[in-house]
Amino acid sequence: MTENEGTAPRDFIRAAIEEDLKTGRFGGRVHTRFPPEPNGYLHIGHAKAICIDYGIAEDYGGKYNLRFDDTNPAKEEVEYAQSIIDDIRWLGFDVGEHNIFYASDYFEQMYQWAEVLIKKGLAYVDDLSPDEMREYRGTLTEPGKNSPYRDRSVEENLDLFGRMRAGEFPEESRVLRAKIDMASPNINLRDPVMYRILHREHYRTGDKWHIYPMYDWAHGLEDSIEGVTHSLCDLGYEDHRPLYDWFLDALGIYHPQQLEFARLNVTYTVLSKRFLLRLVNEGHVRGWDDPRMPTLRGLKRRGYTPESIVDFCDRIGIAKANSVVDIALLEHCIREELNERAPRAMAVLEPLKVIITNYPEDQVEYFDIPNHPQKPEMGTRQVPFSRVVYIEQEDFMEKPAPKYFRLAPGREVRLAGAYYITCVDVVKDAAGDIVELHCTYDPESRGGATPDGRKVKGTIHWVSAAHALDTEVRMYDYLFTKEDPGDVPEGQDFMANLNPESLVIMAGAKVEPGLAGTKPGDRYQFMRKGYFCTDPDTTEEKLVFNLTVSLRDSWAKAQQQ
RNA sequence: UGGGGCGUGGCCAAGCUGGUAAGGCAAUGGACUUUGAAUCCAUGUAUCGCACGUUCGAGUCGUGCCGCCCCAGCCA
Repeated sequence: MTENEGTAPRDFIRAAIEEDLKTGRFGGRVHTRFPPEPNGYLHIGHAKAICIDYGIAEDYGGKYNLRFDDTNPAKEEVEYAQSIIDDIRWLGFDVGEHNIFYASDYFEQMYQWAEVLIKKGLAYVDDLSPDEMREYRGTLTEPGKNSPYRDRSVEENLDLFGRMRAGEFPEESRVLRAKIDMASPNINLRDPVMYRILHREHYRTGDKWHIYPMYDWAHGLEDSIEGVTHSLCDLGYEDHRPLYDWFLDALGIYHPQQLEFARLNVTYTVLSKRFLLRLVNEGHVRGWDDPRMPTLRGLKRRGYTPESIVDFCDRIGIAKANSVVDIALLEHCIREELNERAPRAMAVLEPLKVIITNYPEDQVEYFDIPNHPQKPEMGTRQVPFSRVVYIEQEDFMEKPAPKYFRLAPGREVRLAGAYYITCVDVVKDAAGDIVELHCTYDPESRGGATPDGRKVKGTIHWVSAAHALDTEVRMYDYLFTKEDPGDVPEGQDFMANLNPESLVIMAGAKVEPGLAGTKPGDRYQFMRKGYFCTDPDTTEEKLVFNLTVSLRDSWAKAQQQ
C-alpha cells in the first residue's frame, strides 16, 4: 500500500526510497531495522528513530526488524533487551519472534567472512598495543602510519586469527584489522579494528567466543544478512558510511543503503545515556521510570500515551540539520489527545474549606455532571454536594487582582455543576492566615444556572468535604531550569541546571469520590488544572496521581506579564 | 590548518527538474464558553547564513567566504 502515490515525499529519506522503488534497485522491497544495543532503556530520541525506521517500512508496505546489536558482552544484559521489546510494543509496533534478531546469532557467519577478507589480503592481525595503535593512527590533520604487522602472510593471519578465536591470547594483545588506508583523511578508514579479544561471558552466547566484532565491521553484515534495504541511522555515522560500503563491497555480498538523519534533541531535557544514568544513580530521580525522565517508561508513567508520542515523532519531521525541538510540541500532542479521551473529574489540589452557611446541615445532593463537555456519549456521573466543600486556594483572593473573576469577599461564582455561591465572610487564624470561607448559596441556581438568567463570570471546581477522597498529587515540572541544560558556567555540567522544584507533592489534595477504584494508568482531566494519571503507587488507602501536563492557563500567563 | 555534514520567520520544517517562500508548534487579538480549558475566526515578522556571479528571473545553479555540528574507543 504505497499511499504516497501522487504526493510529494514527506522527507528526504522517503524521497530516496521512492527513487529506489522507481528504479527497482532493491526489487521493489523496503526493509528497515531498529538496531539498539541492549545496554539501556529507550527514550524519546529512540522513539523518533523507531518511528522513522518502522513508520517508513509501514508506509511502503515493507518489513521492519528489531535487531539487538549485541556485539559487546561487557555492557549488555537480557533485562535491557526485554525492556526494549516491551517499550517498542507499547509504542504500538509489531515486534515478536518473526522479526526480532540478534547480531550474536551471526557471529559464526561474520567470522567466516573475516577469513574471506584475510584470504583476500584485506585484513590482518595486528599486535600493536592500544596505545601504540593510537600513535600509529595519526591525527585529524596528519596521516597515520602502517603497523609493522600489516604485511603478515595470509597463512600467519589465518593462524593467529584462529587462535584469537580459540582464546589463546590475552585481551588487548591483538586485534584483527581491515587493511584499507592509514593515510585516509577519513580516520574511520585508517585500518579499522574488526575484532577485539574479550574473555567475557556474553549474555546469549555464553563463553563460546573470545573475540567480538566491532560495530563498523558487524553492522553492514547484519543488515546484509537480514536483507535490509535502507539502513537508517543518525548523523554520527555519516563518515562511517564509506566503511560500511567498503566491507560489503570487499565481500561482494548484498549491499543495503545507509542513510543518516539528525537525532532528536528537546528543550529542557537531556537524552544522552550517560547523563540519564547519572540522574538515576545520583538519585535526582526515582528511577528509569520516574515521570520526569524522557525515557519511554518515564513518559508512560507520566501519563503520555504511545499515540501522542508517535504523533510527536510524525510532526517533528526528518532532516539532516541538528535541531532542538520545543518541548511545547510534545505537550501539545498529549494535550490534544487527552482532551479527546480523558474523562473530566474534579480535584482540589490545595484545599480551602468553604462552609455554605445557608445550606441544610445534613443534606446531601447528587449532581449529574458530564464526563466530557463536548462529548455527551462519554456519559455523566453523580457527584455529591453538601454544606462543606473544598475549593482551590488560588480560586479565592481576599483582595482580588484586576480582571480576577474567581471568588472574593462579596463576590458570586459558580461551583461547577452545582450552585452559585457568594462569599460573605473570611475566617482567619491567629496568624492571620485564611482558614475557611463562609458563603451563601442561591437555591435557585441549582445545576449551575439561574432562572433570572444572571451571569457569573467565574466557574470554579470543588469537592464535597464529607465525601472527598484524600489523595497525593505529584506535580511535575521540567528537570532542568534552562532550555539548554548544557548551558552552564565553565567547569560545571548540566547538574548545575537541575530544577529543584521538578517534583512538588500535593499531599493534602482532595478528589471527588467517583475516583475510588481508579487503576494505575487511568487518565483524567482534573478540571481547570490539567491531565493526570493514576500512579502505580496507588493503594487501597491512598490514591496517587501524576500530573501529565497542565491545561493551558492564560490567566497565569497574563499574571506573569 | 584533514575529512564529513548542516545553515529557510521564536522552535521544528516543506520547497521536484530556477519563476518570485507550505504546514505544525509557540506568540498575539477577538468570538464563544457551567473548565480563564477546548473550539472557532484573525494576525504578524523570513536580508531563504553572507558576498559576488550566471539568468529576463535564484531559497533553488556556480564561485568565494562566514558560522555551527560530528570524527583521532580494541563503544555503538
